[in-house]
Amino acid sequence: MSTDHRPDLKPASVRGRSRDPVATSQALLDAALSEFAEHGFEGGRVDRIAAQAGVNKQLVYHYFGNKDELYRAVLESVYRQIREREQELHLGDAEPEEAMRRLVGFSFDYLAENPQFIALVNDENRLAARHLKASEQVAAMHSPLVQQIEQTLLRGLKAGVFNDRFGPVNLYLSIAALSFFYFSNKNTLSVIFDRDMTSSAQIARRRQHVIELVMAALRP
Amino acid sequence: MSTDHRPDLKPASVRGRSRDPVATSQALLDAALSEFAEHGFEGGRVDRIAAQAGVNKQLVYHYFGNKDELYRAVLESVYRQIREREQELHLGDAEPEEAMRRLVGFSFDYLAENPQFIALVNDENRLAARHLKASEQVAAMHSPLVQQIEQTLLRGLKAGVFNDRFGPVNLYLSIAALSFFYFSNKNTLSVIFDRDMTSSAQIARRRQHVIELVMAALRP
Amino acid sequence: MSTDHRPDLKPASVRGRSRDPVATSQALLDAALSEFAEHGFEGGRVDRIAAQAGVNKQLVYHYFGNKDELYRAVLESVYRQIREREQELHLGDAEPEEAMRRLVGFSFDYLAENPQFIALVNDENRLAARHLKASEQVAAMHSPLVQQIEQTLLRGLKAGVFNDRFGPVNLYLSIAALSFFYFSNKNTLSVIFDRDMTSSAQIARRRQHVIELVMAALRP
Amino acid sequence: MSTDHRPDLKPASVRGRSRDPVATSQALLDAALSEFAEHGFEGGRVDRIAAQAGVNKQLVYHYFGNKDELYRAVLESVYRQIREREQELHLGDAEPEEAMRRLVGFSFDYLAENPQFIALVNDENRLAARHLKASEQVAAMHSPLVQQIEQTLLRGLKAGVFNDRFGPVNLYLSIAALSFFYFSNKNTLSVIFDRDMTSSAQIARRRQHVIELVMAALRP
DNA sequence: AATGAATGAGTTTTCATTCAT
DNA sequence: TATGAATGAAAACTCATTCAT
Repeated sequence: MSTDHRPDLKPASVRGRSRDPVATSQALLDAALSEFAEHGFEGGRVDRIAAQAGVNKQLVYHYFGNKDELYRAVLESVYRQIREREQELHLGDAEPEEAMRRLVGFSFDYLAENPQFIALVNDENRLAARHLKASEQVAAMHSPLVQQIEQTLLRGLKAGVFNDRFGPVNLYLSIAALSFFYFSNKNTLSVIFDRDMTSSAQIARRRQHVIELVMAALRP
Repeated sequence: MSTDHRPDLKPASVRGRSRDPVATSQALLDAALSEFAEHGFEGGRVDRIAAQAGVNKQLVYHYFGNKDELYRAVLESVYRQIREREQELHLGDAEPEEAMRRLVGFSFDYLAENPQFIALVNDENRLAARHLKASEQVAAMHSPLVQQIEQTLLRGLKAGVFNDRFGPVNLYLSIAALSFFYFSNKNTLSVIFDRDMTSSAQIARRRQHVIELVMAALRP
Repeated sequence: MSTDHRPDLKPASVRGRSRDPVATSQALLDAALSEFAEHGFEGGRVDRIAAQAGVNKQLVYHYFGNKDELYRAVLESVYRQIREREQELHLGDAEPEEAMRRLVGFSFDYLAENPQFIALVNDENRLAARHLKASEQVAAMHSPLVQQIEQTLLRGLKAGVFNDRFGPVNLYLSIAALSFFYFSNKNTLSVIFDRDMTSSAQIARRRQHVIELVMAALRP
Repeated sequence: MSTDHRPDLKPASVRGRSRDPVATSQALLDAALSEFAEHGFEGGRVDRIAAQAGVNKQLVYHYFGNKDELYRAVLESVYRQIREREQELHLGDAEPEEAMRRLVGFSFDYLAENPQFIALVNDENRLAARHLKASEQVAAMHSPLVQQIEQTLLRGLKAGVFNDRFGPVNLYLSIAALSFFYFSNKNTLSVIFDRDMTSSAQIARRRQHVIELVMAALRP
């Protein structure tokens, strides 16, 4: 009533929040990624996501339906991103040993640089992967690494530089584990070992160790 | 059902719990462990903890001060328990290789049997280890495994069955990682690889792989 | 399901509805009738009305101004319809007793077949008839039944088959009441009397009773 | 934190809202009755109920679980009240005709004086009697009037003052209908007939008519 | 005429915590 | 030690309405 004629002098591009659906929903997705990575799904606040995206809270529901589906969209986006990066490793171009070093190094570096991915994956595990299960996209996004590992192992075996003890899936899990665990648990490990696991020196040492360990295990 | 919430009108003498402080606070601790493991710190509900312990909600505050301190008490108890179990491994009794197998197997089995420990540790990491930092006890509970690994490595080196590539802390982290990651991420991995990582067959295969991998890496 | 809410990206030329104002506003009116009858004015959702009409929500405001005026339009339409039906009873054609039976029967049958009319009238009463008061149309739509009752009563009195105890307005109210109450309260009555008031057998018995009661009361 | 020591100088009896569970839950029930009668179940606001009762909103949930159960409690209380009042009619004490007049008069007067009962019953009918169905109490509260009507009819039949045309249940429904409809629809009727149905003169005339109609219909 | 984007105020419900006894 | 009553702040989600095109 009394606000019918409120004078709002901001230009439309600012007032109406750009009226650019793509930009708006992307802004929400970005904000949601930060929020959920920091606070988890349950701890994440729709209000804060909207505020950080600079849009009205209702738009979360307009674009994504509800908090769960927003979370799912975030998960899909981070999985899509890591899969894209994995595609870019052309391990076939290198000698088996070099290829394997590159792969382990990539795995380590990606997790070092993407703590949000780790946070989201951990959270999704606590939630029994219910958003992942609901996602048709992610289920279809098989990691190309398993195949690349398989081929690299085969090449290394033929070249006499690798043994044949380890299956590609388990080896993939181990490579992921050696890096993931370190970054995922850096806070408690720092307390328990009374040393800063986040220092670049420690990280560099860990990187070295992980690559060494895998290479040592693969030796014939 | 319909009247669950109605305040009950039984006299205090009937309602009153055991009035056994030790039992009461232990019941709260047990309930809190389940609750926080299942829902995390933020998702954990004081009401449910009190209800499951069968005591009044206020007693949580009476015995533990607040939700944070209760959580800290839970953390302390689970760390104390794993440290106690670790003490029971007498690795010095066995040959280096057997000792190392036993150690890796123990680490795997303990995590397989204690999913609540994993859940709590993950949650505490999300919370930047703030409860752990506040705990004087846990900080003092260094894992005895590091020393045992160190000694075992040394014995193995002397016996010519191990190499000297890996420091005890990093090796400890790797052993933990190979098991922890598998159980911690079993839900998302099951979806992504479209196979049930919780089946006893998969677990047995993983256990075998982890031990093999470590032993292979340690070979001279 | 999962992507229901996502804004659709079809070009306007495809999305665009009929662009037939009459059809569009009639579709809205029909949808609003169902919605308000089922959920009441406050419970009725503009979104659902637009969705069910298959048109954009904004058109509600374009054609009707706001929710209140839409509701008023619905009320006007249902009152118009019942008045039209009442006009079609030509009670003067029949003997007084037969005319009265026909009238009571019509009243019963109309309410039996138009539960939405009952729902709307009840709702409007809760709202203190504010939409009806705002309607110039409905105020002018006097029921022709009162006059027809008056004339039938007079003919019956002259013919010696009716008494002169009851005024036409009160008799009209009573005839309406005997049927309206039954259908309006069928849900609670079914629970309280533990019998299904909506079964055709019960309805038939009630119809018989209502006619009998009125005829008995009118006997000289 | 900063509010730990807020000085609150009101006496406990005022501040702590009396800490009298019976009084508190009764205050909530009274407030809920008014609120739901005025706005219906969906339109009724938990906030307003708590405010009017002068208690914290959460106590609604503490005492009643949720809005639905609070509504059910209100329904149970109004049905209990009317059943109690009905019990107090000792129709056996009077001659059949006098007894029937008294009964019809009571029914009329009760509804005249309890518009909230009418509002709640109408609302519950819109909701398909779902709260009533959920109530074990109300289902068991059969109106004693049906039996009293049956006995009065029988006595009147024997005394030669009543006919035997009408069954007790249908007659009960008709008696209720003649009064209920008038009060339930007073707002729309006032507009349509352009006369104030709520004036005491109109009400008195209606009362007279209802009794007359029933008595006329019962005449042999 | 018609659309989808955007908004602000509000709605039920939840929760950790404190109070009074 | 133990209880149930009570609180204030916030959470997800909804809704009638308006804006920009």
